[in-house]
Amino acid sequence: MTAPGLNDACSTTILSAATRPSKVWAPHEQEVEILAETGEPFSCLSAVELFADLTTQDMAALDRMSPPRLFHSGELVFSQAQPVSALFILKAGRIRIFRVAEDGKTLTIAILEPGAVFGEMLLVGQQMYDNYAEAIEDSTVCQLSATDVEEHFLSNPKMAVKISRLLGEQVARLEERLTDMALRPLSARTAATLLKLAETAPRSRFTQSQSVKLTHEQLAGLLGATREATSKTMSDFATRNLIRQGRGRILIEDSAGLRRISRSTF
Amino acid sequence: MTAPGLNDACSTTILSAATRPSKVWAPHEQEVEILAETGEPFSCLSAVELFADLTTQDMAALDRMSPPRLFHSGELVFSQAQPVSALFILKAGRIRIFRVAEDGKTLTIAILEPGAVFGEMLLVGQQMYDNYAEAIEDSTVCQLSATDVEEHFLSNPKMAVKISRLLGEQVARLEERLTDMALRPLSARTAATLLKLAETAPRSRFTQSQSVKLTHEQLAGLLGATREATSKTMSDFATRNLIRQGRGRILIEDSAGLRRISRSTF
DNA sequence: GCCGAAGTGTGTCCTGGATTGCAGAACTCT
DNA sequence: AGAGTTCTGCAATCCAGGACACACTTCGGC
Repeated sequence: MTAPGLNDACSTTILSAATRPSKVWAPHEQEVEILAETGEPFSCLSAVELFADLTTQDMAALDRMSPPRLFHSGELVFSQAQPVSALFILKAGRIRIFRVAEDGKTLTIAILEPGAVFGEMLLVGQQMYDNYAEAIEDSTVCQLSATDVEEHFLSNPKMAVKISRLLGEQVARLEERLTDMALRPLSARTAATLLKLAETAPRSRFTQSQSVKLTHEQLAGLLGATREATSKTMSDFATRNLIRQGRGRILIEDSAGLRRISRSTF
Repeated sequence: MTAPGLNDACSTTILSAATRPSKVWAPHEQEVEILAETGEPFSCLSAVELFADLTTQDMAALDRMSPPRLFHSGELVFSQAQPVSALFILKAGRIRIFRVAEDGKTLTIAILEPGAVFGEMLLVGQQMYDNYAEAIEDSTVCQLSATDVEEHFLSNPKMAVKISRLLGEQVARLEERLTDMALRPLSARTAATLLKLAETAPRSRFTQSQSVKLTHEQLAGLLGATREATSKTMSDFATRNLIRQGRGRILIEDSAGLRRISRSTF
């Protein structure tokens, strides 16, 4: 959706991102630069913290084994049909990890930015694991097969520790989110989520206010709420000057205010 | 409150659990036997899967370093005030892990049965971690200090893998619970939770129906709902003959029926 | 430019649970 | 055996958010 057809990243045909018409919306252009930047390193692994301890040989070997692949917006990276049989590295674009209920409603578990590693459950032997992963932008992803992974990871003790740490953080985040879900009203959850997203998100150099690139619908998925309810709280925030909105974008104007709301009960 | 003044824990006086009067309620007496049984091995570590790979020397060493301590019902095992600085092993009794919101409402993260290991976040370097642990029965707990743990664990690569697996399972469970919370009505969550508890819980040899030893209030804490709402769905289940109730106990009569409900949308 | 799709603003109605406030039943302790 | 606690059952009321149903706007493609 952002870049029409031309997002192949790991391959050679990197069409100049700069040829696109610049956005009008506001004095922001982070994404252009992000694409340019992540197009650079040919290795899928370098710069991913998890792999930092690999020997350069291992790294090279793995790199050769992990052909980058392009998924475009809307495509499923994995699902029940193609259960997680590999470790994925998101190189460019954005991926949404989600779960589905019988009635078709979905909850977004996470929205991944470039550099993220996913499918880690594989590493841990979890087999049946009903998460889905969908590209929400055209994305390039490298994947390591299960066997590759076993060879290079489970042997390396440092790796195991790192993975533990990774999972530990995830546990902490999930527990927090669970209690938020259980005992906080939508407004608070929304504020909290926005703040958290802003932290993670690509930081714009051109403004001091953080921006989050998400539609109300996507945000709703993350909040476990309806699009409508989310829209309503967002407009509320906007009129209170806590945020500013642009189609598919949210600018955080007053993070202190949001933090206050995120802690309140109603 | 259950056992008045006798909480000396680290000392040797472990009063015989068998002296207590047997319960009347129903043809069940699991708990008496559980206590008798777990009273036996003086080692805190044996029989805990996580430690299976330790050398016998290591095991013995750790064992010496981890004096069992008694907490009685209602006591906090750890909290913000005494942040998690150790790894705990629950030897007997039951512990509730929970989180608190500003307004005092709490969500129960887990209810642990004997044999469970908790405080694992320590292993992973998570420092600030605002979970509380409270004994909901008189419980004996062994603890390993942070330094002990580091010495004997982080060195051992097999351990790291095991810990990863442990955390991985936890992640999976949490994600599931999160989506349940987000998009399933109370009735479904209740049914699902009951089933899950029944699996974990000590299995009675005297009846085929599984029993869960929990008050409505405790269950509510786990569900993120009020006691009243939980009570209501429970009575509903009871009249539908899915369960039978006894003060502080729930008997699962028709797990198939519950499973059906747990999957339904309303 | 024009058109369709995607993203957003609102309004109404309706329901699942939270809240509050008791009351009776089952245990526990002394 | 009596007294205080703990657990469970109800009923009345309230309200945040879900379900629908549109209108409007912005964007990207042709």
